[in-house]
Amino acid sequence: MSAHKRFRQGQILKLVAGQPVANQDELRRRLVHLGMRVTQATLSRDLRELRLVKTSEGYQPLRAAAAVKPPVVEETAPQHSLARALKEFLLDFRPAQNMLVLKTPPGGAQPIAAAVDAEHWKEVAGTLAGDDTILIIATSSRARAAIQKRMEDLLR
Amino acid sequence: MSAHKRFRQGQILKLVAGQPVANQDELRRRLVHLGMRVTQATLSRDLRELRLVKTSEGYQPLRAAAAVKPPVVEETAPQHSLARALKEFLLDFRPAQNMLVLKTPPGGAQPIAAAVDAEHWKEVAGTLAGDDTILIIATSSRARAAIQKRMEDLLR
DNA sequence: CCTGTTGCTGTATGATTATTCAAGTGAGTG
DNA sequence: CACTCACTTGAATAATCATACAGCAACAGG
Repeated sequence: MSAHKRFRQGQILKLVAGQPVANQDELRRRLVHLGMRVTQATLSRDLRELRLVKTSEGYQPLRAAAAVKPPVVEETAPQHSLARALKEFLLDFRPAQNMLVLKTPPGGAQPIAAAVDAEHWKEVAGTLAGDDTILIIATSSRARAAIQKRMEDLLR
Repeated sequence: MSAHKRFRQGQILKLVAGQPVANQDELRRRLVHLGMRVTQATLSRDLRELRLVKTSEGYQPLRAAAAVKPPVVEETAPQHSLARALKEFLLDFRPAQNMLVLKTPPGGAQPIAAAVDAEHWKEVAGTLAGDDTILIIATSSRARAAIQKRMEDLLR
């Protein structure tokens, strides 16, 4: 699956989750506004791959967003779940003002993000994880530094 | 609703619950075998009334939630889409410099992000949404405060 | 018995979606 | 490089679905 196609399908999910989209041509026009120019034929294929079905209230996922939702990570960790996740997956670490960008091997982002969330650190405003990158948003640069230090300690 | 029509719709439900039915014409042919002769146009109407949607595996009922949806008779003033999305999904709210991190239940992030995008607020540089977290990036901390205020107002 | 109203349906046709075919692209291989 | 293979896409077209309109039946009120 090309990055281009993956991105387009992500935009489609976002669009149909918001205002109802009446048909594929309307969807096509909305994508044009986002700078993506594809034909109705491609959208027909995308919608089938995304398992979106047409209803009188727009396109909807057939069975509870199963195809949309990222895999849920089991929370079996007894104690230092984050420490283990970091040791297992963390490749790189980049501070950026009040943010921290973490790199992992493919598939490693969700486990680390889940572990960070589970810590409920007050300095963490939130996390966003894709496949191999995690963005941790701290409440301030100072808070980011504190988080960073704590994670470095966990890696020892 | 005539008894005739009610009976036919009952047969339709039974048919589609069994073997998958590819399209309305196939459904029409199966009804002929049961002694009911109607046209494709009537089936189009029946399927909509029964809230069956077409999938690659035949016609299926849409999940219960959608079936309970209020009848579209009333055409009331559409409440602000963002306001609706926020009231329905928003769990938490965290400012972080020029960013705003929103938390939702699983699956709630995309609808809110879409609604925020639709506002086209000039203070919003962009949004990023995962499954239960949205990151709104504002053009400045001041802009973030303005956005935050506006969203808080919408929640009233 | 009229007359108006409502619900259901078929016909014809317009609107929407799916598919066929060919071309382009990029990864992997010898 | 030359080749193959898998994947993606657009154009054209086929297939499918939705709807405007009109007819008909049932029914209610006068």
